[in-house]
Amino acid sequence: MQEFDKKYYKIGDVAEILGIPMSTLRYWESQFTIIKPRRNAKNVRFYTPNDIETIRKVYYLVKEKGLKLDAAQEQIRVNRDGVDKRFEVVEKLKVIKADLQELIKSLDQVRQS
Amino acid sequence: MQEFDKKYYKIGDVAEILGIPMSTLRYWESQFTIIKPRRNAKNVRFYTPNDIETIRKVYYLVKEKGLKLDAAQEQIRVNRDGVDKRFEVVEKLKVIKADLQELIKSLDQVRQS
DNA sequence: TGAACCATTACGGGGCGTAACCGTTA
DNA sequence: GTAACGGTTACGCCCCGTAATGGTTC
Repeated sequence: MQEFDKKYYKIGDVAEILGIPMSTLRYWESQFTIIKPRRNAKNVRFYTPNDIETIRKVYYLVKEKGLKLDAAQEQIRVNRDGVDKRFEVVEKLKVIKADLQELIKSLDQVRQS
Repeated sequence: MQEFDKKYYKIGDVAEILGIPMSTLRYWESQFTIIKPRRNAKNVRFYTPNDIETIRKVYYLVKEKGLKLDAAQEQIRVNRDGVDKRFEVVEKLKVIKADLQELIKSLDQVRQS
């Protein structure tokens, strides 16, 4: 969890940054539920860095891995679960490691007595 | 590594088993390098159980997950690597577990002396 | 006024079968 | 003869943009 980045990008900026036509960005937005940039009062899109990261993932899955749009969306959803599960396993292993270090400490005390 | 299964299936059998039209099986064979059933002297296809498993994976990836054909082929290749890596990690954890059980045994002996 | 945004629509290319056809073998 | 296999081809659907058009704001 880090400080919220206040910088916003308009669709032309995003198109240039990612090398994707504006028309494609609008089309993807119409097909994905996970791409939802904010709008200002004049209905102009404003993308956060986080939005751009999501679009970058979509680009990778669709253009480089050859997934269909809805398959890409599902993949992003599932992948988050995968990351979460891996995180849980790592957390459990950390607890085990701490327990073992406690055990070593105890053994040292036995050895010194 | 297990005994080679000598049973073979013809394309009509495979079509019925998997619920996939013969025409689709022939089309996939024309698009995939990983689907290569043997032929007899009369050019008739004979599928091994292993061939059928491969086709089942393709069906899952293409029909249920929405990957393009070449993306599915690549996924099957990559997935094998993923399985291998997971296998290695599990093997390492087994060794650690065995070491710890040895340790417990030693501690029991200390406690009894 | 021109540049950058908006929405909508119609069209086109490519991927993916599949129907249709004809030939061969058991 | 008919059922099950073979190959080839042409067609059609659907997905994925994208070009075109016209409108609004700065």
